[in-house]
Amino acid sequence: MLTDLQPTRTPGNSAVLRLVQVDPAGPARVRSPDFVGIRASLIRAERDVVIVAQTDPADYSYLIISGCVRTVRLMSDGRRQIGEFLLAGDFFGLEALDEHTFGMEAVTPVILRRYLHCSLEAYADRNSDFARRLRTLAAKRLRSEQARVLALGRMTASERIARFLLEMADRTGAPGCCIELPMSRSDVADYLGLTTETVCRMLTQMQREAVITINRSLIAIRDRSTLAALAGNDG
Amino acid sequence: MLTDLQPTRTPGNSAVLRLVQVDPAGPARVRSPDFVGIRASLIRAERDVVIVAQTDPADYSYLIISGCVRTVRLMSDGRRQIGEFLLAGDFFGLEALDEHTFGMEAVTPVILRRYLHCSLEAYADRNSDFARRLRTLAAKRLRSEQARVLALGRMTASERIARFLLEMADRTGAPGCCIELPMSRSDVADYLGLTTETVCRMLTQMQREAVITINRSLIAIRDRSTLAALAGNDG
DNA sequence: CGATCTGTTGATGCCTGTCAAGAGGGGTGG
DNA sequence: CCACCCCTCTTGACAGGCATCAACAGATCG
Repeated sequence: MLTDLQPTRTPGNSAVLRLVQVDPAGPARVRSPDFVGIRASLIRAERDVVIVAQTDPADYSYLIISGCVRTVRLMSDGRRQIGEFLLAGDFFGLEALDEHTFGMEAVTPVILRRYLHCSLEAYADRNSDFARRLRTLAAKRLRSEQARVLALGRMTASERIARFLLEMADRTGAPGCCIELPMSRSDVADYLGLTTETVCRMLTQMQREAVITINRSLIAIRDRSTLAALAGNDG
Repeated sequence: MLTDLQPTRTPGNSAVLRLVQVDPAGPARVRSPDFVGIRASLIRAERDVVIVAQTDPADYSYLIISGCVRTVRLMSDGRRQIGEFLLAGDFFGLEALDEHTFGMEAVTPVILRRYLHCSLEAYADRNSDFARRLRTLAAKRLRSEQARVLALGRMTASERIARFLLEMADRTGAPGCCIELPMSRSDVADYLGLTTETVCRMLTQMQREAVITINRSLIAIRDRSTLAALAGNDG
């Protein structure tokens, strides 16, 4: 079954979108080439679509095929924290026990592969290599979460921004040190525990100091060593 | 082999302590009753002893038998972030790939069991139930790290303190809502991304408002519902 | 009983949030 | 094709929460 998620704007200026299943009698399930032997559904979602709601039961895990996804936690008074940005090849759902604690939303149009949780578990039971891969994956996620705890707990705004730029440059592997940020400034802010305004200010300050060049969502790193120094090179 | 870690104060007022292996020809290895079939060494450490340094190779994982342990990340300029407080029954080392990113220090005198990493892996390969337990453990850790990212990124000082008190009350399972905090105020501060002074101020403020009663390391929760309200009950 | 360390409280300042307004781009409809 | 609208981004003024600096109290220990 191919599930196609369409944005459905709710009344008012709220950006909340709902899932819409399309083509319920569509093409048959595809085999995943990545997690061999595990059945998966292919899912497509437009920009800003909620793919997993914050308190959905955690029946599925997701592998991002293309595009960018954010994991989101919303507090009752509107404060928002973005857990991570997922790019092609990234995986979401390891932390799931009975239900998710973070939702998942499309930052750009995305294609992802959805795995039934229990089938991953069952496959890991039979295949210890795969089980090891899952453990390695979990270890990496834990380390990156720990790095974020350090950043959010003890780093200044400019340090967080610098680290974020270096992280994105590294992950997108862009040539010529030119990063295309798929997410908005407010996404970046909610990822780094800052406000949109502070993100803007730090970016323009770095531009004034000739460390980067900004052109809307395009950011060119002009002085990588200074940027690394700003990031504090403390892991 | 029983390894006994003794504090060894370095010159100056630095609190850095080094491991000292004692009794190298001590009693033979003991069998762990918790992780059946896996060999483990028993380790004892006094207060403030560094059990694992920040960049140690990650050959071992640890199970806390008794006492309290903190995981620590130190930046080059002295800023410190505590990753977590581990109590009896807690486990450390899942996030280890090649080397640790956080060190581990004794908050109180502790006894812990040390497992060779590769023997855990090998056991998980043979025993899928154990592999599942490891995955569940990793999932729980990931969720708690995510909760901390939310707290450090988007919560106020009083919210963090309130959450911390509730967390500790829950984990120590103390009767009568009286918590004995094993760690110092500055440990709490470095755990919550605050300063010692702010932790004190928030605690005394809660005492003025009759939410808690403070007596050095003893804290009694007098009004749990107000405390929960302060914590914002947003997961 | 002094030394030392942790905890507490006060005064002050700064970083970042809040509020506000304008700039710029892209889409849409006439 | 262009005017208009809407949304994101940016910049400025100001305020507030928490950090910093400083001093003192209380506990612990030799």
